[in-house]
Amino acid sequence: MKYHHGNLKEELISSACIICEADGHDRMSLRSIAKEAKVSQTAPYRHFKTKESLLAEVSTRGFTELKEILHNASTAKKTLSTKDRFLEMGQAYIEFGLSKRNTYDLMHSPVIDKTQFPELLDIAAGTFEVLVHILAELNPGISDKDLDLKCIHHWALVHGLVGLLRNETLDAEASINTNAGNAMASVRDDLKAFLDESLNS
Amino acid sequence: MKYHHGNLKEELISSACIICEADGHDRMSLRSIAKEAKVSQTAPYRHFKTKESLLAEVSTRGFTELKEILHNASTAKKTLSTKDRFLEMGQAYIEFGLSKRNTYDLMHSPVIDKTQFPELLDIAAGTFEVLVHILAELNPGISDKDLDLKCIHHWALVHGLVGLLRNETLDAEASINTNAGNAMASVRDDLKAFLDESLNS
DNA sequence: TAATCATGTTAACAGTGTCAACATAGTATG
DNA sequence: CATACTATGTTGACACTGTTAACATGATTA
Repeated sequence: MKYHHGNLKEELISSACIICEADGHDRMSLRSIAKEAKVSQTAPYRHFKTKESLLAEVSTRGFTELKEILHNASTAKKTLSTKDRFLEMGQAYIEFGLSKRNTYDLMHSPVIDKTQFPELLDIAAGTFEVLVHILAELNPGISDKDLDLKCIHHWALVHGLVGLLRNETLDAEASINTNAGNAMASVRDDLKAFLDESLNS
Repeated sequence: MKYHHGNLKEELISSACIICEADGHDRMSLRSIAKEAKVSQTAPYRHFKTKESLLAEVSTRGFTELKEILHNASTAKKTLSTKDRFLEMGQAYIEFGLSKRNTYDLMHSPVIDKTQFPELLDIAAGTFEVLVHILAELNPGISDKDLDLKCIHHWALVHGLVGLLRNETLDAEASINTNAGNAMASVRDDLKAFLDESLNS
């Protein structure tokens, strides 16, 4: 058993990513992931100043993955129209929010003060950029201000939609008001149609 | 000094509300609020099975307040058109999300498993109802399904907007892409105009 | 008056993030 | 090559957390 691990930092981060997604960031302890890496409780402190900074790393990876997913969705299927690629993007965003639920929560959690982690701030802002680009393509000649207003509108919509789609509230609602439950299910079933509708209307 | 406090449960809840909003729910400890009430560390356990259930109470009060605010916004100024009252509501929702920031976070935080707190589930679903009612008034003859789809759309928009309006991301963005920062500021400055636009377009 | 029950207390447990002091080993410098 | 330095590990400790068990008090009710 060698004294120095050799690849501890990377192993801690990827462990943290897995545990965060599996259990939620609030159930992750530095001590448990240190134990998993067969290392003492305080070893992580040689690589991360605080627990928050490890979480910031996890969040950064989440944004990196999301950005890549969005970029792929908006460029992959070249035969599609710009508008359809935009819809693919919206769908991809929402699917990320639903499938990587706990990671998505961490990325938007106030436990991480993003202003203290410039790299995280950059990648999060970069994610916004992907949306800006395709909307610019979709609305030729639009003013910069209107473009940004459109971005804000659409980002708010998908981000809010993720929140609503997983909200237990509406499942309860479904038992009171079956319509709302049904409507939610129909949004879930055909995300693209819903996004399309909200793009036109 | 009497042995029995007399009004402990209520005092704990209102303390918790204050601390949650001031420091964020993750920085609130049962022990500290017990101390504040000049009571032993374990006294709260006579009134709340777990910390989570106290937080659920705080969340419930948040939804109660929000529901009241929305209801007032949609009924107070009777001279306004239905549409304008709808816009008032959207503005009120967003202002609540911005001013009661930490409480708003708690209300949407996954640390509380809403399914275990029926009362919380009810009031949260009831908040949705307020939106359903005014949208029904605004769209006479609309089908139930389309009504609910509209609700989802608008709730997602304002909920997402709250997230974006306080996101440090866009402040960082502002330094890279001044337009986005300006656009965000303009949304903030004239919320109603933005909501109006997004209602029509 | 006596028994019951809601509501307090103290003591303790296992777990947490974090720090200070010390140990080891690989790297750079004389 | 020896020596100092630096990066990276360990142990031990502190103050704090949620939570439980066992006991104390006092109000309510039989």
